[in-house]
Amino acid sequence: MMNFEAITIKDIATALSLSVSTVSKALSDSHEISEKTKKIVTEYAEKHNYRPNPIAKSLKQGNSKSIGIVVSTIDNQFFSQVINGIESVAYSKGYNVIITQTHESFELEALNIKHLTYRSVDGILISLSTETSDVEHLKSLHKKGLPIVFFDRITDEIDTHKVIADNFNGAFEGTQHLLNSGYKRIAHITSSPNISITRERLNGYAKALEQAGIEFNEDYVKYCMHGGRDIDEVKNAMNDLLAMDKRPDAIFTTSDRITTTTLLLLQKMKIRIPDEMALLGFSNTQLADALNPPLSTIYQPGFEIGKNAIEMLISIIESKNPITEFETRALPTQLFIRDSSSPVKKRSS
Amino acid sequence: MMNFEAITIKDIATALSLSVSTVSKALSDSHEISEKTKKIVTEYAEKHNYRPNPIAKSLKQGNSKSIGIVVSTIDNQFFSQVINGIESVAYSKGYNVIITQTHESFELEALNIKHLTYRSVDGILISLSTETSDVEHLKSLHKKGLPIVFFDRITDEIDTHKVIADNFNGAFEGTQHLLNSGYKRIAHITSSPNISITRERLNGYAKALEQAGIEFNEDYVKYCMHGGRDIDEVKNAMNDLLAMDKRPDAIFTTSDRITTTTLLLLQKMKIRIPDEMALLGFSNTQLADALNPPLSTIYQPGFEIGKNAIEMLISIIESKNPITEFETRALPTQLFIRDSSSPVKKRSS
DNA sequence: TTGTACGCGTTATCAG
DNA sequence: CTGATAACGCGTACAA
Repeated sequence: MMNFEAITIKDIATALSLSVSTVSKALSDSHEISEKTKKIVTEYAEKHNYRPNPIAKSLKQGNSKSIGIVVSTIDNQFFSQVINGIESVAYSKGYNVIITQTHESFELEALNIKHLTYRSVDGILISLSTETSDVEHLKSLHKKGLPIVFFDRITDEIDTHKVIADNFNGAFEGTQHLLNSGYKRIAHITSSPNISITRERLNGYAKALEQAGIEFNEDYVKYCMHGGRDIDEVKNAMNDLLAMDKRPDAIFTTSDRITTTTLLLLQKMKIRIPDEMALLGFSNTQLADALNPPLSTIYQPGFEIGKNAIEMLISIIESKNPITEFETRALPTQLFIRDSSSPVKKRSS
Repeated sequence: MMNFEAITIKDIATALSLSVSTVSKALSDSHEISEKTKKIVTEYAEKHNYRPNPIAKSLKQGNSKSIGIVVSTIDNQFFSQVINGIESVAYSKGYNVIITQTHESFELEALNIKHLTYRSVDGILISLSTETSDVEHLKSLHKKGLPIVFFDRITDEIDTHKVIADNFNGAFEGTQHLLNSGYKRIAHITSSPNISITRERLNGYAKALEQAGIEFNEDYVKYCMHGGRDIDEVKNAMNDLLAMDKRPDAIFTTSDRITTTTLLLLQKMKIRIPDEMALLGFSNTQLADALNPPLSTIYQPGFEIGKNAIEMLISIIESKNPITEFETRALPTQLFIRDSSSPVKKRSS
């Protein structure tokens, strides 16, 4: 039924005593081939399950119909949702997807990008690692014409399309919710300030405080340089916060991992949520559902981010004329409130 | 520094006034080339950052140095761990990895496999979908010589290497733990009986009951045909169980999703774990850590499964002589006990 | 309307 | 030791 040992155009040509080019043209429905021959050829091809060899095609056409993805880890709900979104579009447009992981290492990021270009991908979708502050390696590739779209963790040093969650608004609304619920001393445990999402979220948090007339307190902001992968980072942050004179009455966390780790620590310390300490975190896992009601969460539209990113990338790849206008899309997040006695509410920002 | 517009062997040849073949041989360190020319060529190549075009190489050598992966969803801790394991080996051996998802659909599975073969992968790593009972499409490919390694959800209709978690023992030990803790009426919420892991786990569960002299009760076993993706499936199972005359005092669940969903439902119903109802589940998420101590979990060695599977696949691909002996590896699971007052214990099965 | 010839970048074979 | 030539499968000028 299906063919592993594939047949080639040549096979069809000899079998039908035609020339290779005639067959090739017939298969691509060229107008310079008679309907009769077309029919014979396509029928034979169909019957013998002919598929053009994508490798030969690539070599000939100078493209590989494959695109590279660079994320920190796929072992992360947000990124796997993004990847689902990417694939949903990519496959339907005949593109292949190669996924690579940086594990938050700058070195691995550079290496992956190198490998992807050696594999001659037609374009790259990338979310920068926490360690990355220098984007020269990407800049030079971009200058040489490699289509790149950034998502989630972006840089403003390169002019191209970008897709992010609306982190500023998400953080703003989330913090505002805590403030409206009566919390005054809101701490913020976040990732490396290297990455854009950290800054965007910090700004949203600060803006909400400012608007409520509460002074921004540097000591309430704790950075986890490894994004919470290292449990001790979060533990230290927590200990610092709990030892403060003006101990916070709420914690706003970023990233799935920091959120779950903070939750775990609070539970281990037998600190009741949200009575003793409210918890609000960015999270894309079902965790929050399972734990209903202690913490509120901010959900990022991973799937949509992926879809938008790949669509933009393909439009760059396939556009004949160079693109001059680049767009940065910020997709709305969703706030799920679970720390009040009211039933779960759902708002979109 | 890095080159996107790659230079070719031809470029080197003309630049050094050598022939293409000489350069090619020099680069592959052939013994029929003088050390002097080798040095000149490699130095020039190095300096101009020459990389062989993998597409041309593939066309010539008839392989693609890429392997296909088929899983249900990457949005699943277990599978992303497997993929991490696969990648850790694949990239170091110069292989590329193409990940596809079935979303538990037979149709999508067949389609993905088709696409992978069209993309001329050198081999396939696959974990069957819950819907799959017919493996003819794989059988014919395997007969035609496509290297295949099964992992996790396997079939015994095809003779090749297979890698699984030791589901039988994992389920056996887990059930035994519940029995030893004094639970007598242990229910089992599991996935589709189509897939191997369901049967293996059911057997381990039944064996533990038998050994404890407890009769196997068909009514205590509930199947979720969609693997818990559909929350109503789990809800129905739970309702059935709770309505029974001899209501179970413990539930043994399989798969991350069923476990978390069951947990969620128990919490919503305000049923205390483990006092009113003990919960034991296969789980690879951090969920269990965060929820310490209500439920015990059985952890599957995803990373190792991935590593073993890809190593076997590469050995098939690269072996000159056809392989006659095929192996099925069952890697030990880990039981994490959290439903007793004793500190978290860790045993390996 | 069909066929011929060439090139994509690489390696392998054979000749010099 | 080095170079010319063919071939992998496909597409496309150009010729017939």
